Amino acid sequence: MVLSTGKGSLPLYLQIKEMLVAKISGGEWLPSDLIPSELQLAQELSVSQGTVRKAITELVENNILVRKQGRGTFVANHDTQRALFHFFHIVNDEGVKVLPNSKTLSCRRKRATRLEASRLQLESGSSVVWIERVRELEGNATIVETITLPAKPFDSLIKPKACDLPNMLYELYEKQFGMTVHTAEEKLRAVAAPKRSASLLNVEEGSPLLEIERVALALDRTPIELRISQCSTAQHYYQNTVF
Amino acid sequence: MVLSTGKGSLPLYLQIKEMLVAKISGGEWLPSDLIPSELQLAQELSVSQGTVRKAITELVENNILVRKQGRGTFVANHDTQRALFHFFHIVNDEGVKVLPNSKTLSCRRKRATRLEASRLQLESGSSVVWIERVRELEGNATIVETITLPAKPFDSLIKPKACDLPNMLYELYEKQFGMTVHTAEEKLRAVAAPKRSASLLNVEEGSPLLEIERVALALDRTPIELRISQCSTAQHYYQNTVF
DNA sequence: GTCAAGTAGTCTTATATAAGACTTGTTGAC
DNA sequence: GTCAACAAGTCTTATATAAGACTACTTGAC
Repeated sequence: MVLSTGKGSLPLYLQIKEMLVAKISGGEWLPSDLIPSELQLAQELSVSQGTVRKAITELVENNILVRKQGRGTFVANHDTQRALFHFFHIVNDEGVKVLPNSKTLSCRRKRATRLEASRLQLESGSSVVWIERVRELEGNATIVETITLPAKPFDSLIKPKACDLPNMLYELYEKQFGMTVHTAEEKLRAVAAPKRSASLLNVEEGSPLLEIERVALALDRTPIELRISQCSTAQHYYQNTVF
Repeated sequence: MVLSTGKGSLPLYLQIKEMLVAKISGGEWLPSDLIPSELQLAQELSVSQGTVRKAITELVENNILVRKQGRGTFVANHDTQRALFHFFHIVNDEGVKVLPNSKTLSCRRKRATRLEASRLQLESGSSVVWIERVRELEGNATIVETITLPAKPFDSLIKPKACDLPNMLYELYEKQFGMTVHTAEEKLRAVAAPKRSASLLNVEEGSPLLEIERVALALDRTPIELRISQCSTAQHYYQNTVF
């Protein structure tokens, strides 16, 4: 790769940043891989270490890379900790995040509804993988989730052997399918509990539930997953901090 | 101020950062003030411009300072734009943020409930200012808000002349009382509409509403305001993007 | 001879400084 | 009024030094 240093061109560090993103996005560097050292990259690109450093710093701030002093810089990966820390917002009344456990009720192929197709940027009626599960928090069924995934890479999730899906799906998407969730866009509404959710959560039909519609996106903003969570907020709430 | 450069001491740029925060937090520099240039600060502190720059950069990332190339660095202020951009999460079904307008229903002094006192870190039963208002979005009454403020600085909001409060209160707190909202901690739940909210929002009693309990904090994490918003999510939703 | 503790070397990121380029607003000649 | 030169600020890049982490080797006790 050659960096352009002309008049109207982007600053070097931004060009380097784009190059690094491309390597990750294109699959050349995989999650938890060690990337070349700052000095090494600097020499390859004929710039100074500080310039590479500035590019890397911005990617670290975006949770794309992780630095470890004395060890090197790594492509960020989705361990349970990160999933819980960044992507899980339900806490108990004391404000403490609790690891949910999940019971999968269904996992099958179906045709996408208009909403599902639209959110996943698929043709209406495309084949998708559809999962329904209930999540317990501190022993109480609290969340009903329906998850929709494009059939294309995720087809193999449907196994004859019943759905033994792990609790934290983002880790699975990353390790098994090479799809890393980088961003999620959430839409929250209050809804009246439909019959099925009410019975699964042991609440009355029509009682208020917090509905979270979440689209998970890859680094290049490809939609990976649509997830609709209906949460009973009797014992828990959704926490958000705004800066 | 003297920076310590000894063995176990913080890096210079962090010491400088703390010093800058202290100036703002302590009221020496006010919102929208121009602060001394990087070079000026560097000379005063006998460090290089780059070191000051690193401290300022982190504060810019925290929305505490704002840089304008060729002009200088300013203390961030709460204009309508920022309030809308950072602190307002309700969008219409097309995902567009709309400026709400507000009708104040009540604005009076009262004694804090246990919840209010706890959230504002006051003694239970302290005197507080209490505001109730309805906000319209695109012509429809959508949000009922109750706002609780410590009587100490905000007493003068209660005027004989009816409550002619502006739409964007954070700007008012900043300009009139010198209290700048820097962070907000929100707790979201789904609740059944109580009678009063239902009638104000033209929905049925008991229908689901999205309730947002928000505590607004100053830079030094002093609680400034408790706000409880009940939103009808028929035509709108709460939007959040997670990284 | 074996093993464990220490130690030097090397590779990494972290911090600090300096210099020139770019941007914006102002001032003064015309 | 217009425009060019200037002044003051941030932005970008480069370089040097410090500090943390791992490896491999040495050394000494047993």
